[in-house]
Amino acid sequence: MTCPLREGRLFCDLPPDVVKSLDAITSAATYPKGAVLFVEGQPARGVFVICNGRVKVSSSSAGGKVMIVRVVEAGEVVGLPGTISGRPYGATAEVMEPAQVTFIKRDAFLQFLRQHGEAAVKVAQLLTDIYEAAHQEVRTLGLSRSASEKLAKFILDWSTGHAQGQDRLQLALTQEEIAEMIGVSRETVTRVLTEFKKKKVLALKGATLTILDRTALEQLAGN
Amino acid sequence: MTCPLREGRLFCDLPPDVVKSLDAITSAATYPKGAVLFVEGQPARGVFVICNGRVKVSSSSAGGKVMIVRVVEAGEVVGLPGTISGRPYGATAEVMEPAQVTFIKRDAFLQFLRQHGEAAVKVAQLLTDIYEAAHQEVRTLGLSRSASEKLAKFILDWSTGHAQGQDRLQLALTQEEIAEMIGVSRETVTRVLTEFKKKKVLALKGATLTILDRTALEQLAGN
DNA sequence: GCACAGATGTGATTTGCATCACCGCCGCTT
DNA sequence: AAGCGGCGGTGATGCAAATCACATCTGTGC
Repeated sequence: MTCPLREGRLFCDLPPDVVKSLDAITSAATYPKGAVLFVEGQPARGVFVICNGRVKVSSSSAGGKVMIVRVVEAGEVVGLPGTISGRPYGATAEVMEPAQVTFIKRDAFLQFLRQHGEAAVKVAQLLTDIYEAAHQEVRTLGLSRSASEKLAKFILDWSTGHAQGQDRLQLALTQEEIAEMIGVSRETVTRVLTEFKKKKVLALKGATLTILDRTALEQLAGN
Repeated sequence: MTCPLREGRLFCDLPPDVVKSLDAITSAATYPKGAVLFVEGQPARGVFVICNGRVKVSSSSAGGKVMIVRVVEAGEVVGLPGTISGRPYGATAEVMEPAQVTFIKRDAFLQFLRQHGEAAVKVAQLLTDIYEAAHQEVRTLGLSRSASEKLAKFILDWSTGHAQGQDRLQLALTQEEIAEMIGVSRETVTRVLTEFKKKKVLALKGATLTILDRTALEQLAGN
């Protein structure tokens, strides 16, 4: 058994005996880039805890359009809503960077939660995290008047959580992926990004983005 | 104390003693149309259980744009994510039709959940319901190529849950509200709706909408 | 039955962005 | 070093939908 459960990111603030009985129902595995943990519409088998690496959660339409819902990093979970509700997974989870993942089977997990109120409350908190991410996405998609506004909002969101010092951040996403996250075309991302660079709002060097003028960016985001 | 808790919609499938101790921490009230249960950004005081009436949950931008996130009806809850996470409410809840509401204070609620694993699991399920609604909204907003597609998706969604017989449904929303739910302008809703009527896909009489050609509607929704 | 507010319907105009169609660049592999 | 594939940058074009600006229509209270 490995990582988050023990290393303290996730359920570690629970009583030791509870952690121990959780350990008993988990199993670990490593997945290569491109591996698919589960597919939208598939019956929910259980929940995946990401130990390291990165996983993208996306949803797609019949017309082939793809929308990235969120990018999951070490210490977070995927597949939780489906596991709790018993309905099929609502999205597809694909490994972006080689990932070590702990899996917990649905039955055992629910059983475990019923027995440990503390853990169930913790899980409820994880669910709210996921919900709030979705809600944020709704706001970005629905309340923006323009593509620049969406992108500005996105960068500000991303910056809380990927900070490397005050205003430097690793974005580690292709422009295509950014486009799929904010619901615009890839070309538009390019254009708006160069526009921001021209305006000295931000600088971009490889995968590192630096916010040069946070106030201006917030202005652009309409907040 | 009243309604859902007792009448069986919500926590009633829990052991009787658990329901009893839940009763002890609730308080009921009635709100008129237009009343605001809480406002976006306000610290979360607790959770509201809607006994009857309808409440709309919305989020707005600085620019005055408003987005309706969901419409809550009897037996559902509002303010749950904020109550669980401890972060401020992420949206505003406003009464659309006079509503009888039961309120549960945050502290007592969390305390209660920790003691009753069963109830906590139930709450986790309610959270997934809310999450799935948000996820559906993301799909509608992000994966549609056109306004007609959005509206068609919306009507199909709405029809599961407001059915009055196979293909009749109460929509009980103004076109303005529909517009705010799917992220298009009010005029566009009017136009697309009349277009659908022309094509004999649906009929509209007062607040009752009848789906005349479900297959065509699904086609339009791109599924 | 009148008046008024809110909801709905419609046209004309403008515009932001998707889309298409490229090119150059960098990092791989062979 | 040559060739290839994924990514990023850019121009030209078309169109769907926002916006503006009204004209009904509906119901509700007086």
